[in-house]
Amino acid sequence: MSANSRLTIAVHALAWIGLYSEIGGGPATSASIAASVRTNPVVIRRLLSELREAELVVSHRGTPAGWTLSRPAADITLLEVKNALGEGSPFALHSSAPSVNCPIGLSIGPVLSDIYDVAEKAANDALARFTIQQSLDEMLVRSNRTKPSLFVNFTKTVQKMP
Amino acid sequence: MSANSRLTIAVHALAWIGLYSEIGGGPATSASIAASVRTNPVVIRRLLSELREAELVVSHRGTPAGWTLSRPAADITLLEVKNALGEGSPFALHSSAPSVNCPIGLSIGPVLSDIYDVAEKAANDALARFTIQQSLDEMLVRSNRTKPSLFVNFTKTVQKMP
DNA sequence: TTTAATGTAACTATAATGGTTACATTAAAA
DNA sequence: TTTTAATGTAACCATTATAGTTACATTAAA
Repeated sequence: MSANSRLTIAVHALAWIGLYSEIGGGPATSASIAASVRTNPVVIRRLLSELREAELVVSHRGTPAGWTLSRPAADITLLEVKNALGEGSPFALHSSAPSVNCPIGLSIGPVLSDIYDVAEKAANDALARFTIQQSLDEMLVRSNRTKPSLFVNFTKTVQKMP
Repeated sequence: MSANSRLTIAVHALAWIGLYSEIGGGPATSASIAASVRTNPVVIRRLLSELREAELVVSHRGTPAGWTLSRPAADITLLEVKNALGEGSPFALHSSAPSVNCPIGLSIGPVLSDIYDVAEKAANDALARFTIQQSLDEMLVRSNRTKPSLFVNFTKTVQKMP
């Protein structure tokens, strides 16, 4: 594991919670989400706890426990999800400060920081144009709406799991 | 060290080579660049060898050895530098495939891939608007053009180093 | 009281970044 | 032809982020 798939897993989890709620399933458990993502439930709980701090989801304990969206899926943008995860710029400055005895070393930080801000803002603006609901709808279109039973079957299978 | 500062180091090196050539210094050595970046010369050589494969720089062996730009600094964009480093999207899909028994797991890959492409293209378009020369000029402005001796002094200091 | 989930600590594995040493190779200049 | 000062590159090591896993305390409705 190396590249940053945290946003992907978070969107996967939110779409799953949204769809599960759409079919009247109530709070979605980390185990059922993990079965779809094919990872460990703790990985899902850790990620969702970050989204809970940003008030994108609510966790429920006791019975029935699980996770629900705080807001309609149509009101949650991918940018909000990315921000909730605390993902910063993909471009970092020097890990240790360059030489201040060189005019380049002295000023490259602020200059590149400004440029990176422009690039990151452009990417953020793009992510802000997509919502969880749009992503979910597109997923369902691509996995063929003519098989509406697929998700229901999946949730039944999950519930039988050890 | 963790975040990705490879683009930053590469821009630093290219700006340094460009400025050194501007003052008639000839090929810049990895040792002098490393002194400005404050890292090990091998780190610079490794990065520059990737830029050489993309034909952004030329390395010279023998005497005098060092590095020069293949093209004017005004013709090298930050996007070309990023591409030369093989930096992909900051957003990765799942590290292992999700469940194909779930409509979300089945289709989330292509959907997010399309969205990530839009966001990455927006960031790339922004980086393509900045060149090494523009970055260098801005650095020199910020470190005060009224002290033109700073860089010359730095190169002299570097040459005295062990 | 039972039950089925979350909350969270602790440990491990893997990979990327980058720092370092060592040494072979190169090509101009003496 | 030898010297010299650099690049080219392999081989390590340290640090960090991601994420997989186990274990167990906590929660709250039934």
